[in-house]
Order: sequence, then C-alpha cells, then structure tokens
Amino acid sequence: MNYDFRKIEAKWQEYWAKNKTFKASNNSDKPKFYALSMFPYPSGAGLHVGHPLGYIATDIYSRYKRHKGFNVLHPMGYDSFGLPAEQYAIQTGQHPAITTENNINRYREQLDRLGFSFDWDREVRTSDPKYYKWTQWIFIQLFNSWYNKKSDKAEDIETLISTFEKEGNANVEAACDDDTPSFSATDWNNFSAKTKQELLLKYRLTYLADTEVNWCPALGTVLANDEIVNGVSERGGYPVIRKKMTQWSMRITAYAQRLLDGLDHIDWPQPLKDSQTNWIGRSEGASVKFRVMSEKLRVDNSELKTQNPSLEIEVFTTRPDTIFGVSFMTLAPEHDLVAKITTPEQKAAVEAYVEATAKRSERDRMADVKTVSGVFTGAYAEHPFTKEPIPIWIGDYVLASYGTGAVMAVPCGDQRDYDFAKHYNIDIPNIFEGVDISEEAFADKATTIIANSDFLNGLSYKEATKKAIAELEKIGQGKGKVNYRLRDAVFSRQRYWGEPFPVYYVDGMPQMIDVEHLPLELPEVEKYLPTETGEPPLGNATHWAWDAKNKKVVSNDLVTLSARLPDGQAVEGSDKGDGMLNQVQHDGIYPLELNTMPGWAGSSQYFNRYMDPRNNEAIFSKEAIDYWQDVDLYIGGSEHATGHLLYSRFWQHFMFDRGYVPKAEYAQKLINQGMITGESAFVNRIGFNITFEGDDVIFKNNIPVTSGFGALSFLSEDEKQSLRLLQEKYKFIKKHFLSEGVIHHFKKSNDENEVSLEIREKLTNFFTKDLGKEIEELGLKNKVRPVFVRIGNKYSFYKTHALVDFVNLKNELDVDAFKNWQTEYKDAEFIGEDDGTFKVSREIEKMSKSKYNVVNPDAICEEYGADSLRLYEMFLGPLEQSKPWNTAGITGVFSFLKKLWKLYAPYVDGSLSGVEAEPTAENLKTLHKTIKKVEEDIENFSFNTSVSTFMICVNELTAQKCTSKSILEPLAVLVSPYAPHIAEELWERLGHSGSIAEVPFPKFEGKYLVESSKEYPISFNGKMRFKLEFPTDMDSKAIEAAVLAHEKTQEQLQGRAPKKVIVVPGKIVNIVG
RNA sequence: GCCUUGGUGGCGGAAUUGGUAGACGCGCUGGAUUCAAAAUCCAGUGUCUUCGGACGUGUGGGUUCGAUUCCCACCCAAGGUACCA
Repeated sequence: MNYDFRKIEAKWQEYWAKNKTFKASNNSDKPKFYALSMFPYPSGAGLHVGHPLGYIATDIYSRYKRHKGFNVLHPMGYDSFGLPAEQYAIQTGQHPAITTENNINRYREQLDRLGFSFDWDREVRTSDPKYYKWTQWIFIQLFNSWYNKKSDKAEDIETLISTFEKEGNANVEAACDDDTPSFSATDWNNFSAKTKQELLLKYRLTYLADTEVNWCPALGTVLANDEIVNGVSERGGYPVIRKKMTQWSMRITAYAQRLLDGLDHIDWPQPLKDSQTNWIGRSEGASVKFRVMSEKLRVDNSELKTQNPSLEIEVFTTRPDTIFGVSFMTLAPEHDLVAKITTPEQKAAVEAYVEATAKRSERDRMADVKTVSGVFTGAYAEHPFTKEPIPIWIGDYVLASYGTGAVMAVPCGDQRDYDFAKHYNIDIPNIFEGVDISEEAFADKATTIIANSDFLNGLSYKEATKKAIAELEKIGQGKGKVNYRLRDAVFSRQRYWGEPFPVYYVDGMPQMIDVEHLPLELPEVEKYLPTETGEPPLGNATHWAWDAKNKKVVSNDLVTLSARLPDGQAVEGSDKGDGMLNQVQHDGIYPLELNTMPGWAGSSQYFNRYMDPRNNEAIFSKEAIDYWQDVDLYIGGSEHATGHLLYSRFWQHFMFDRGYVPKAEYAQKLINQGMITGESAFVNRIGFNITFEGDDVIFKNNIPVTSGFGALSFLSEDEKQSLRLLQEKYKFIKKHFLSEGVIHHFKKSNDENEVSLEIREKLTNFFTKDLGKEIEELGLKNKVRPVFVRIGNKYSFYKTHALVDFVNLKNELDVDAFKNWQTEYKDAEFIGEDDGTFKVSREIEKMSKSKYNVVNPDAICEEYGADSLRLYEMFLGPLEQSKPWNTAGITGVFSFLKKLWKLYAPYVDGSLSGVEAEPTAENLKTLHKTIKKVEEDIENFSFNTSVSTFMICVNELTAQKCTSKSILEPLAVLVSPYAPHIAEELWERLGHSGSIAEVPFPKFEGKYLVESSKEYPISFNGKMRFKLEFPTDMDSKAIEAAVLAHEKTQEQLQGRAPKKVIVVPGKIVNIVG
C-alpha cells in the first residue's frame, strides 16, 4: 500500500479539529509551556514558503513538549490592522474590514493545510472590536499613570494629584516634560481645572505633545522618513514640509534604563539585544552650557540685544574631563542658533553650507568620514572656566537629531574633532600627560592623565570627570547627565484602519471614555483619504462625536461650540457659517479624537490576551495570567527588533508596575528565524541604441560606438522626424531578450571581438524584420539602413524579472508562457542558445510578490504533502540563518517519508505473520542513537540535523529489515513533532486508538550504545592515514605499543624514530615524527 | 564609518568541550528495471595525481602533538544603523 499523503493529511487534520486535540486548558496539574510565534499581518498575497518557517519550528517544539508531559499553549492570531488594507480601500472603495476578513480566511486555509497544533479557540484579531477594546483599555491605564522615579515604577495618577494638593511638585521626581514649571500646593489648589489637566498631561505616560512630522500638503498626509526622497515625496515627488502637529506620545523614555537592564535577564539573541541597547543609546557624561560672547555678535541684531543678552549653547559630552582641551565648537547646520549668531561677513558662506547640507541624507553624512567640511560662523563662545573665546563652527558631522545638536570639540581627544581642526588649522591643545598628539587624537580613557587643565591636572579620566562636573555645577554651567538616544514614541497615526482612541475633547483637553463604554468602534466613512481640510480620515465620519451624558457616539452636528480638538480645529458641522449653533442645546456633546493608533498598539499585549482571549470583563483573568505567567518560547523575525519587541517590553513593564502581570519581561526565550530567500529569474536585454547609416556614426574596430542625427542631410525634415520617432520606438532593444549564454559573451568581452560581432549580426537580423518593415513603409528602404550603436563605451544590460514558475531546473525559460504572461511581452523576440533553448540568469533575493519569485506552500502540499514541506523547511539549514529556497531538493525528504512508510509495511497492510520479532541489539542501537540525537537537537533548536538523523535511522532500520514493534512504536513518536500526519497514521496502524500527540517521548537508554571496540584513527602530525581497531578498555600504553608495532606505522615513518606519540583513549592516536 | 551575522564540494548544509573535514540530502555520472518515460533500486561523485600519494574549510600569520573550531590582522557578502559627542 502506497503512502497516500493526501488522504492521510486530510484525515488527521479533520481529526485534530473535531477532537480539539490541541485545546489548552487554563488549569492543569501538568507543568505549563507557552510557545508563541509572531502573529502575521494577513496580506492579500497569501502565505509563501518563507512564512511558515518559524511556525513549523514553534510547532515542533510545542508537540515535543506535549510528548514530554507539558500543558502546552500554542495560539495563533492576526495582526489585522494595517496600511495595505487601507491603501486597497483607497483604491477600490472596499471596506478594509472586508478585505481583511477575506485575507484571514485565505491565511487560515493555508495554515490548516500545514498541520499546526494551534489552539484555534484562542485566535485573536487586533482589528476585532472585542480585542481592541483592551488595547483602548491599556491606553487609558497609561493615561491614568505617571512614572515615579523615587519608587522607580509607574503609579496611579491619583497619587500624584494628592501629592500636588499637599505639597505641590517640588519634591516630586517624575518622568515628565522638560518644560514642567514648579508650583506649590497653594498654586495647585488655585489652578483652574483646565490648567490642572494641562499640567497633568506633562506627567501622564501617554500625553499630547506638539511633534514635528513630515507633512505633504499635496498628498494631504504625513510621510515616514523612508517615503521621502531628496526632500520630496517618493510617490509623486511632491514637496514635504516639517509641520508641528498635536499628537499622542508614549513616555517610553521613563523606562529607558529598565528596558536596558531587563535585557540581562532574558534569553534573547545577542544581536537583537545589541540592537535594542543601541536604540536606547545610553551614554554618561555631562551637559555643559557655553555662553555666546555677545560683544562679537552682529551689532544690529536687535533681537539678541533685547531678548537674549546671554545666549547659550548647550552641549552634551561624555568627556567632561577634557573640557580644557576645547578649542572650538561645532553646531549642526540645522541648529536654531546658527542664523542668530552668524556674523554678516560669514553669512553667505554659512547659508550656502546649510543649503548644501539639507540636500545630504543623514545616512550619507554619517557614512562619509573621509571628507571634512564645515564653515566658521564668525561667532565665539566663552569657555566656562578660562573665559577664553572659542570659535563656533558649523559642520555636517554633527547631527541635529542627537543630543542638543552641538558639540564641544576637543581635537586632542576625539579623532573627528582632530581631523576637523587639522583641516581648518584650528589650535589643538594637548591636555594629556606624556601623550604625543602630533599624528592623531588620543581617545583611550583607561590610560588618560589630564594635564594643562588647571584644577584637573594629574587626574585620571574618572577623577577628572567627577571633578569637572562638580566645578561646572558650582558655577551653574553644567551638570552630570545620563543621555539616552531613545525618544518618546509618537502614538498617533493619520489613518483610518487602526484602533480609535477612546478620547473626546472638552475645550481642547482630552477626556477618556469610561471603560464600561468600550470598545469605541471605528466609524464608517465615505472615503478613506484625509479630509479636504487636512484632517485624518476619521474627519470624514459624520457620526463621530461623544455624547457624554448618554455615553454614546452621536452625529457631529450636535457638537458644542466650545468643543475643540487640541490643535484648535473645530469638528465639521460645529460652528461653520453663521456660528449660530445653539450651545446650550447641545451641551455635553464633544468631538472625538480623529487619529488612530499605530501598528504596534495591537501587538504589544497580544501574548497576554491569548491566555484568556474571550474574557469580556477584563483583558485576562487573574487565574489565567497567574497560571501561564509568561511566554516560554517566542519565535519570530529579527526585523521587529526595535519596533514591536521594544514597545511590547515597555507595555509589559508598565503592566507589571500596575500589578496586572506577574512578570516584567514577557518572553523568557526568543529566537529569530532566518529569512527564506527566493531564487529570482531574470530575462536580459542589452542596451543598444539604433541609428541610421548615413548618419554621423563613428566606427571603432568595425563597431559603431557613438551616434548623432545630423548627417542625413539628403532627407526631408518630415522623413527625419519619422526616423526620430522610429529611433525612440526602438530605443534599446526593448522586446528582444537575450539568453544567458548570449549575454555571457557580451559580459566576457566588453571590448569588441568576434563573438560579439556574430551576436550583433543575429541582433541585426531580428531588427530588420520589424524595423525594416517600418522603414519600408516610410518609403526609405533604399535611403537608410539601421545600425546598432552601443551606448557609451561599455555594454549596458537590463534585466527583467520573469515568474519563476516559467523556469525549469536547468534555468530554461518556457518562452510561450512568458509571452502570454503580460501583454507587453506578447510579441517579444528571443535570441536563444545554440541548442534552441532560452536561459535565464538567477539571483538570490528576498522572496516577494513583486520579484515574481514566491513559492506557494499550497502547491508544495498538493504535490508532496505537508509533512514533506515541514521536514524540508527544517532540513534546509539552521533555523536562525537565511537560506535560499530550492523546490527541487524536496524530493529527498519526500522519498524519506516513503521509506519510512515502507518500514512499517507489515503493520500498514497487515501482512505481519506469526509472532512479532524481538528487537536485535543492532535495532536497539539505531533507535537509541536516534532518540539521543533528536532530543538534543530539539532542545538546541537544531531541527535541520534531526531530519538527517531520521534519514540515517530509517536507512539503517531498512537495511536491518527491522519489523519489531518495540522499535517502530517509539520511532513514530520521535517523528511525530516533525511529520505529525504520517506519525498519527502509523501509530493507528500499529494498533493504537486516539492521537499520538500526548504519548510520552521515548526514553534514551545508554546501555544500548555501549561498544566493545573502537576504530582508532591513526594520524601522523595531525593527518589521519589509516585506522586500527582496539578494544575500548585497552589502555593508552598498550595502544601505543600496538600502533608502533604495526607495519603501516613503520611504512609511514620510513625509518624515522617517532618524537612523540599522543594517545587519547576513545578518540585518536597521533604520532609526531 | 560603526554594529551584527556569515564565508566549508556544482548546490543546501554536517562536524556537540580543539581530535577521522565534507554526515544527510539535492544535483551529476554509470548501471539495473521499462517499448519508453516517471518512479524505484545498485555503484560512484572535494581537487590534483607520476596512482606512491599530495593538497584542501575566504586570505595571511600565530598558539597546539593536532585548528573549520582558539588568538591577531585583513578581504568579501548580507542585514542593521545614530559620525551619538
């Protein structure tokens, strides 16, 4: 009986679903294990073979843990809010909810075919109101919390209010806005309700702030940094301006230190930890203020004279110990002060430099360390201690976005400052004892002894730093500071398809909707674009106002006059036109927030929601969170390193502080699965231009290399114009593709040679067909002849993606399929190989629909089955590494499964006659070797090697003709996490009823592996030359004697006396000589 | 530039604490079976070779009886990035 994977897989998938085999219970005597894969965004393209890689790994581990006696939670869901559905909605008008639903159904179908042990009863969707109710709930908790630096945790905002009432904010140490004023208890108690709200916003963990965004007026939307190219929008090339917008922010900076410290307690990949560490970017040092020397300022700068007699430049430095080495300052060209301090003489140069800098990208400025550039502003700052003037420069090596956007330059201690000073002939004072700085800067803190520095002389880096900070504090021009690169996270998005904020505005001040009225559901809108007045898409909703009395969403028309959104906008229908709306009548009805939450909102607590996903009373019950605690194993892509994985840790810390969860870190172990890359196929064109003989063509070695269009003087203007049109039409050889072998000739010979001449002839023949015909139609057949001209002095190649499905294993293209694929290729022509085939070139790229290199798992399941696909994905290589997909290789694991099936033949077809065979010592050795290796592999997440182990095991048992049930039964369990369908089927055929899922994992017994002899490799100077077999209990001395006495040894030594003999018992013998 | 990861046959990869380099699979070659193909089975398959053997894990050094593995310097590729003061 053959291995009918289609039947078997359908049968068991149905069985698992019907019997809820993988349903996890929230109470059990078994130890718990929570295995989680990052949930996907359900895109319209469906799953490709790269997606399930991590899911398969998590599934194998989950199934293994079930065999090991754990109560396993292995859920799956969808991160279903997101931009693609919204963009599709903008294009087609279809509601994103519908698109999303369709995509989810498709994903579910695909996932079901792969035989995962998900507990589907716990599925969550971030766009489901029942789910985002709790995302809104967390937002409210954050709003109602502040960060107390004394207790080093988040606390209820009420504790802050009561402190304010008693003693004002003088003794409060909190994470808050920089511009928070100080006030007494009396002040506080006399403040208006609105002022109180404004002040509290400066402390809340989520707060409204004016944030600069990239606003594109033409598109009416905010753009991400990577949507902007050279200052204009990537789409359409419209101008982009920096615009302040009132947006919600998350005070993640309050947690900077704890997020950093927490990394020491979790088993996450080091590169990921590094990337979070760098993102948080902690540096210790001092903030120092330098006064700008006013007498050097522009005399007619009235603003400075009147308002800013003591203009200051604040810098952050990690080396306050080197303060006496400062010989200039550098401001970022974008720095606010630049325009104010620049002297008239320097104005032109500075402005030109600022303009030039604006055109460079930050990446560009950052990567280019070789060119030194900058301009002197003409202004001077005053050294805080020596009172000496310090020239102020601007330079693009200083970035405005970090620290204060200004640097105190210490050329003797910093290489960049050093290079800058050398380049512009600025003084380089040496403040290090016994160090030569004539060639380069000296940046070694460990061996630093400060000199020429007044009160710092003779001190080490540490001592001097401490002392310098103390002195700066004394004169009020600086203080010790820990600087973080991490910024508070903007939490507002001007989009439709996201969580609505549970927020309405009374007189511009945000109010939270009470939890019992959640969820606040997304309103329906006519169109998903921003409004004409530039409001987010929710501004299109007609029913988007909050009736605070009746606690429901009502029509915008009812909004009171005094109700304002925070940036002063009134909601549509409020006081437009005559302004006669009746305020009294509509009292208590307020505009709702028009922004929605960002993509990471829904994914920041989903792992906890899975613990109790149907709970409508709480985000999860206490029992559920107390039982499951945290995620034991989390598998997902490394691209989420600083997005999802940092923000979710922040929320978890917050939830921990407020006592909702028992663990501050939610995932003990995390693994980044590597990407599966695709092998793209390219058809190639070569870049020729055409011109016409009689034209001023220059020939070089018989090949035309340049073209013009001036010498066809014998033609009329009309005829010339027609030829120009033809030239344009045939520009490059657009529809003429060259096989890889043909291209290869050109690539090999960028200079002229006979090969390319021959091919050129071929090309000409192609053209004369089409082009010749057109020339004939113009009546110019006898006047001109087309000539092909190389562009520039090298051949240029153009490649176009071809759908990989059209290419066979020998890289041969199905030309007809390609022609029918897209209309533009319909009449394309192909210059093939000598044997008539047409070959494509191949390149490894990220698997993506746009690169036409995706491989669909459905097709693989259809042809080889899910078990083959699962095994093959694991067999490809180490889980964490990226590796190319090659469908051809799957036959290896497929035939393994067939061999496995055959091994069980006596049980499968019931042909076993007589008494069942006892296992032989050989059988047992093979089995236990396999148990040991597979168990170790799973524990180490080395799934690729266990597939090899299975193959070896089946090869050996087949050779041994093993039919023993006591071997085949445990083998089925071993295989079951990897290839669950076939394992279930074999288990049943072995005579068991019920699922194999919870059968105990076989126990390894070392006694079956004990050997009586060992084949020793005998090496000479480390090179293995031959092998000799000795009993395992033979001692080193005896082995040495036996080896030396052996004739092969003598042969190797050729009469030399061995200098040394190393015998490692059980391992190796090495003879030196 | 910096950070991270990686570099082993034609390809994916294996080698667990420094101990037989290339397991396992693909591909390829030859053979069996077949009218033929697919499928299946058997044998071979790192390179060079004077058929004794020699060489071989990105390059160059080093440590060691012994290095894919440890150390130093460098080259290349991929991903990330913030010249972070």
